[in-house]
Amino acid sequence: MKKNEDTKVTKMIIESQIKASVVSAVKKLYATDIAEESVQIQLTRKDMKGDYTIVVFPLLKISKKNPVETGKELGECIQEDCADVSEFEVVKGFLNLQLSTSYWTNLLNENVHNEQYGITEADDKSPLVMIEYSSPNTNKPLHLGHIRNNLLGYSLSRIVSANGNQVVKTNIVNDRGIHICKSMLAWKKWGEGQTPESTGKKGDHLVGDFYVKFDQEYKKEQAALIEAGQTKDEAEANSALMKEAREMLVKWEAHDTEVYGLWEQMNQWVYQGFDVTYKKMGVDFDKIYYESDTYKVGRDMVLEGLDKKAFYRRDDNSVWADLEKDGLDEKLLLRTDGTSVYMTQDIGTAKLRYDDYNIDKMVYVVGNEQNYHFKVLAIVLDRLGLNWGKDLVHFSYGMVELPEGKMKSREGTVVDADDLMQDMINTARDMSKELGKLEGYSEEEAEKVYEMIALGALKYFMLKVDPRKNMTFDPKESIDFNGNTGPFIQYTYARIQSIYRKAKANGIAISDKTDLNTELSEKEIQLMRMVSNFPAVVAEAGKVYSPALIANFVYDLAKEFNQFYHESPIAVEEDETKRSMRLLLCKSVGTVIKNGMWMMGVDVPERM
RNA sequence: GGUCCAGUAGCUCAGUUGGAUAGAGCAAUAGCCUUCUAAGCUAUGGGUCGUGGGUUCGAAUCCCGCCUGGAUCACCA
Repeated sequence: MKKNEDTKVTKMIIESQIKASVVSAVKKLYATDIAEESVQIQLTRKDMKGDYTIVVFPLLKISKKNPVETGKELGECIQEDCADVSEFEVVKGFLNLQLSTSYWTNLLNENVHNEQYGITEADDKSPLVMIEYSSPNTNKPLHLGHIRNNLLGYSLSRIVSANGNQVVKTNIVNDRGIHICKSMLAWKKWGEGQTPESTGKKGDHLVGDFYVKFDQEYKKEQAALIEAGQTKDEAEANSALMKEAREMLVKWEAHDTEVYGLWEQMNQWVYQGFDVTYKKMGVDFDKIYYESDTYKVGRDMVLEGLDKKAFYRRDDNSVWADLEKDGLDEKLLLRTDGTSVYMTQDIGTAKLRYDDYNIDKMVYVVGNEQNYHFKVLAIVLDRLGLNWGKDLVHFSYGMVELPEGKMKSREGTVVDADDLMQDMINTARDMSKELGKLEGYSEEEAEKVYEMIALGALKYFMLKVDPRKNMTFDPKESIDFNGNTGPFIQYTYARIQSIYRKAKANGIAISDKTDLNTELSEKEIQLMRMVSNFPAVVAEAGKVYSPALIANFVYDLAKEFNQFYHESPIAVEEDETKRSMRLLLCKSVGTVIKNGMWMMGVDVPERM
């Protein structure tokens, strides 16, 4: 952590040094004071020579000279002023400054041995951020949409923690309601006592099958009723199945022994199934809440709010929040019969969390179809006096769509999470065996790598896209392992490890530091620039909550590294000074890849 | 209808607070393995940045109108 801060400081120092230098140059040349913040400094484009670029256009009014001339004058001043600036070049209205090679080698020496480079660790006093994600219903297995949610939530928790926060990962399980009763009723009627053990099925899949069964039977019943002359509305109202399901819900709320027992048993099956899926996905939680525990707390909270006049009761006995002052509608919080709605349980969950933890920031990872819900929740929690309420973050992500549109369970187009992961592992295994990369590994070791690659591909695929946008997933086209993919990045990491193994095998000593005067190629400097920029990317990703920034950055770095790898000998370089520098540069790139991938919840292999 | 979000290469996506010639990957074509891993590298082709205005030294980016797609506005969750 110490070293990491040093690096950040070094980097910031050069930026602000340059800015300050621009300010004093302007004063010296044109006798005008400008604010340091107004200096437009940016990283120089990749295809241009230089490290930092000053945009001179805004200064033309002051210099009263043309862009090139102004740039030249400024460049000369800055070069004189800043020891680290070795050269400059003016292209159109852009002043490109180049830093000395010793600046870069020095920076490399500073961070190369820091395994935690880019990660700021939290302590007891760091802000506590609670991140809710996953939030499944217990009536069916997880699908592609849940995968995006889980991967985003998990990655986010790592990114937030890498920014020096304490993080509590949490999950709210929607384990009650009419949808659960449908599965239960179908199992009771047609299940013939089936269990995960008797069928060999994962519990969540078994329960999901009965949810589907209910729907099928319900449709049959509806068709029969309509056949018998009823209208659609009448048929729906007269559904015996739906009636039975509703009765079951009432019994459940009354803690009827039989219904409650069945509910507990079927939920157990589902949880056991979920555990397997979560484990395979590589996600976990620090604290799990259950809606069956929270919905009553929510009801009490609403009633309390009623006493405090935060809400009001209508003549029909229902309870509402009037949000017109906040530019929204009125929102129902308790039904006429006093039962809870979706919002109510979220209030209860919030209250329990508030009691359990000293939360500074609450982040909800929930799809963008609930944007309105969270707008309302923020206001309602605030009215109830929860201090983080109005500042809650709804991390609103887009849908995963199929090429033909949304996934529909009725049309059987839902992509199952377990199936998808297994398919990818199989593909990774086939491909790896074909390439013969893991010879010498035991079956067990190799299998670990197959999983790592498969999950790496899946995770990177989901995380590289801007989370706010909808994304398309084509189940017919399997996720790539080449190009802009997780395996490409993992491969780059494995390559670096391979170089080190080779160096070791050949008895090449790796020095601790790079000679400050080592000559550097453009590619090498570019890699150092990117490495030095990593902490800034992590900070930005934490600020705007975007794993995609990390993903794209790590990909660019890996791509750059592979180009370097192809054009330069590393462990086999004859010149000892260069060889050391390159080996250290490799190490440094490897660390950034590893830590960046860690922030996406992706592991990296030693070989692949 | 109100509100919100999105529209960039054939496809999937990048594009920092407005900056230089709008970038990757996939797909196509042509090359590179007796040299540190070819899950790699190089080269070629591919664009009225949905559309019309505006703001200015400069707009994919900011503002307004329109078109298209999606979400939401439940005593559903």
